[in-house]
This record gives sequence, structure tokens and C-alpha cells, in this order.
Amino acid sequence: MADLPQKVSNLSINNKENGGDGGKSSYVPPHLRSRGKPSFERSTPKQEDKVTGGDFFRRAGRQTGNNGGFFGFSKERNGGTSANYNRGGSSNYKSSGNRWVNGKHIPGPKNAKLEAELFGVHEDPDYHSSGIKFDNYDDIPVDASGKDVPEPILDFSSPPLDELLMENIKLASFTKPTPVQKYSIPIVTKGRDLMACAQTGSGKTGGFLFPLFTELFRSGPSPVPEKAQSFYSRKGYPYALVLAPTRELATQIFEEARKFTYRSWVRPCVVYGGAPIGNQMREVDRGCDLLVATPGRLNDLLERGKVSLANIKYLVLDEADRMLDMGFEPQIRHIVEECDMPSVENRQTLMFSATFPVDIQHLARDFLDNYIFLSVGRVGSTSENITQRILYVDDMDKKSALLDLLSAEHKGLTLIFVETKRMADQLTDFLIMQNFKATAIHGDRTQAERERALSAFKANVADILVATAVAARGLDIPNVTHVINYDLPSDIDDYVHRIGRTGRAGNTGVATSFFNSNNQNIVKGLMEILNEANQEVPTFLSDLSRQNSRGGRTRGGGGFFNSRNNGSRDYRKHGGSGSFGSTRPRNTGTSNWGSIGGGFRNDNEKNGYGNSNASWW
DNA sequence: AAAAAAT
Repeated sequence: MADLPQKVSNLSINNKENGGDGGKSSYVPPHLRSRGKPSFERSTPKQEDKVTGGDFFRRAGRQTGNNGGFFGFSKERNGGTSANYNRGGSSNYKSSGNRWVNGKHIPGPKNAKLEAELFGVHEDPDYHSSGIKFDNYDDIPVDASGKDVPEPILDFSSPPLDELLMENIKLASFTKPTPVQKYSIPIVTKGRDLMACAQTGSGKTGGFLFPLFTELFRSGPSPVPEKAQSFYSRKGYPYALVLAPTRELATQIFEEARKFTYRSWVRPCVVYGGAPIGNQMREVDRGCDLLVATPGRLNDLLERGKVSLANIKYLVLDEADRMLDMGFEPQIRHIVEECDMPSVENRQTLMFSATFPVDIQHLARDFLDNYIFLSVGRVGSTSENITQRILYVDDMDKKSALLDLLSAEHKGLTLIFVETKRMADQLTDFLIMQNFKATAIHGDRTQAERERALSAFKANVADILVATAVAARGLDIPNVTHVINYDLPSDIDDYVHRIGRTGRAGNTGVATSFFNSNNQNIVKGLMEILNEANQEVPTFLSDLSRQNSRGGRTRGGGGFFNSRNNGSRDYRKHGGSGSFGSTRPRNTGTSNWGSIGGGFRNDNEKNGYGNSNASWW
């Protein structure tokens, strides 16, 4: 290969470019690097490096996409050089690199202890790690639209997933794909961008991890701009980045990734705030092929130069609507648009969101290219194995009502939602005083406390968990028998997420909510949910709802489900705002537009769906 | 209005 001289000249050009400041020291402390436009980095040549004089390097990949630009020079791709791939300080890190030898994936040996840790031991053959009993999920309606939508798969082997991955999937007791996975796996495999309206519990994590790992297991590591590695400070070059709104959710995705990368060359990492950054940096050093992160901590690591996004093939935004609700948009845009992330065309982007409001549509327009829109029916609310009860309880009576409720039917795990962090603590103390085994999870507790609370709850050490919104969505806690909305949320979607924490795995669950005059705003949505799930509607609620509609506005648009649809359907096929085509001309073609629906219930009409909405679940 | 998230 004649790229060595090339290298040198590039280096010297770069050096000149950067040398405008003459002899004065241009050291930039790590945390200040990449502020401002010229993002140069100092990099100390490795000892064995024959190239001298090239101290400065442009951050790889910004304009040049996935190959790291002129620093994407590849060492010979042969014999025993596996450790040169994507490992900072090549000689120091070998363990997972050893699983990619001479262009082949060599799975590591089995490890009984690790296997038990990752997959656990389950006597129940129907046990499934995310609490889904698949047979009960077959009727979740899914609708896919966009250009050239791939046909959904029927099982994991139809276009086969990677062999090792299949073994791990079996270890995790997955038997067949969930409805989301049936659609998302071929979509991701085909390299398409995806916007999916789906909730946790639908199996969406596997929906993107499976095809992603299949591809990574097969293609192996790719070379990194080795010169960009400083000898002292190594850098992670993940191939896939998953952004999640909360630390718990990030951890959960990471744990799933650990299962499915067992014995493979791919090493997952997780970073989030509230935990010592040093440990996380060391983990990144040890190899970081898939990175799960909350936005704040990732930005921190990017600014410290510990992570480069130049090699990203896959970008996943999980719970995108929540991330925007939490004000993460600037940070997400910084990560995606202002660092060294490959451009839209040079990466594959998958967005998941429970709803599809206009700000998410804009994000989709900016981050996705010719995407497929997938909408997946709600898992929780449609399920009739959750008994929903609404009790009228004034605020001052809530404590005693709760005690009544608990003494009447507290068995298994009870999850209690409150609105404020203060109330979470106060109620937990109260319950402990009453000799209940209660613990709390909310944003003012330290990360360690949150983790302890969650694992105590999961392990039944504390069978009551009092939680704020931090636990409402996404958290996967199997076997919750009773969800109590001590305070009702103001957002009906939050309500659905909350009650969806129970009644999983085909078990029956109970959701009890304390309602009073402070909850007027949720009446309409609540009525719809209760009706949809064939639940009893208390008379005080139907009375209120009748009063509301008499006095107020009539419902616009006519559809029974409109207030909950949140525009979460593919606005592109409904004419939309027009902004779609105008900013991205390449997407304006309409020729191959199609829509594939699968698993639809047959009782659309009965459920109040007009024909106009028939393609939406 | 509250919660969450980088320190």
C-alpha cells in the first residue's frame, strides 16, 4: 500500500494549517477541546510510530463521513492485526479483539458464571426476560408506511440472524419475534432509517439490537484513525450509539446488549451521569463498540475527547419524545450535528418514540433519511388483563385510602406513583412507619440509592416501590401485581405507561387510581382508555365527562381516538405540513409509497375507528 | 407544575 507517504504529506499539511499560531503553545485542556470551530486535537505519536512530526490531527470524520477521512488509512487487514482495530493503544486491549481473527468471527468460550449472571436461571419455561409472553402479543396491531417497506418476518430464522446471536437469543428465552420485531428487523437489516412509535414492553430493544448485532458480528471491526489516538488518552470509537432519557433506561438497554453480545467481539458500554466518570472512561478505554448513553454524560465525554463518533454506523434515539420533554434537544443536536457523527446519509438512524408530535417530526426530518414509519399499538391499555379501577379520593384522604387498599389486597409487588419527589419520600416514610417494606425512586436520590431501590424491589426485598415520573416509562420491572396512582398524571400517555408496568407476561394485574377534582384534565383521556379496555367507568367520571363536553368545546376531527393519537401517524402520507418535501427534496418521490399493516384486530369498527383511520392501528 | 439530566 502506498498510503504511507500520503499520510506524511497529509500530516504536514495539517500541521501547517494548524501552525498558524507559530511557536506558542497550543495545548488545549481536554475538557475545552472541540469548543469552537477548529477542532484540532493534540495527539502524541505512539512509540512504535515511524511517522514523525505529525502531532496535530483534524478530528476524523466530520466532513468525510464514516471512513475517518485521510486518517482512515487502514493497516493491512491481515494476519494477527486484529488488535489494531478500533482499540485505542492497540497493544493494550485484546480481549474482544481476539474474537475477530483473519476476517472471521471466533466466538469466545462459554462461561457458566457469566451466563448465569446475564441470563439467570428460570424454572418457568414461559419466562421471558422482558416479561412478555408472546402468545398474548400476537394481536398487537402494527402499521408500516414509507417507500419500499420490506415485508415483515415471521420468525428469527427466515432471513437468518447471526448464529451466535441466535444462541444468545435462545439463552435469553426469546422464542419468536414480537410484532415490532417482525417489522423492525427486516427494516433495519435492509439499512433503512426508521421512525417507530412503540412503547417499552413491545420488544423494541431487541427490534433494533438484533439486526444491528447481526450486521456487526458479520462485518467485524473496522479500522480507526489510529493516529488520532493519543498514547496517553485513548478514545472509544463506537459503531453504534444509543441515546436514552434516563439512567435506568440506559442501564437496561446496556444489560440487554450485554446478553446478546455474549461471546462476541462486540463490547457494549454504558455512560450516564451521577456515577463516577473515571470508571466509565476506563470502561470506554477497554473497548466500546456499542455505547448506550444519556445525553449529558456523553457530551461530557465528547468534550474530554474520550469518545469519537466518527465510526458510527448506527444511531438510535430511544424514547425520543421523553428526551425532548426533558429538554435534551440542544444536547442531542449537539451530539448528532456538531460533533464528528457521520452525516444522515452515512449512518443508519433509528428513532423510537411513544408519540409523534411536531417537534419529534422535525427531529425525524433532520436526523432520518427516507425513513420507514412504524406504528405499534399500545401494549398496556388494550390489554384486558389489567383491571383498572378509579376511586374518588380527596387529597387529604389519600393516606388512609392507601392503607385500606394495601391491607385489603397487598400481595406481590406494588408500585405507587406520586407526582412529586417530596411526596415520594414522605409516603415512603409513612409506609415504613406502618411496617411496610417500602422504598422510593426519584430524581433527588443518588444514583446508588436509585439502583438499590430498584433492585430491592425486583428482588422482593422491598415489595412496595414509591416512584415519581422517573419510573413511569420504559422501566422494565417484571411481576408488578398492583400499580397505584396515588397521584394521577396529567398526561394520559403517562397513565398508560404507568399501568403498563403491571399485567405483563400475560398475568393479570390491577391498576388503582385516586381521582379527585385536581385531575379534571385527564377525564377525557381516561374515559377513552377505560372504554377501549372494556373497563368499568365509575359514574362520577362519566358524569364529569358529560359535564365537560356540555359546557365546552366539541371534539375536533370526530375520531374517537383523536385526543390520544397525538399525530402519531405518518404525517407524510397525510399531506402533512409540506415541510417534509421542501427541506429534503430527495424524499418527495411518491412512486413506491406503500403501507403494510399486519396483525390488525378485526374489530376496528366496533372500537370506534372510522374508515379514515383504518390504517392506524 | 414536576421531573429528569453533566458538575
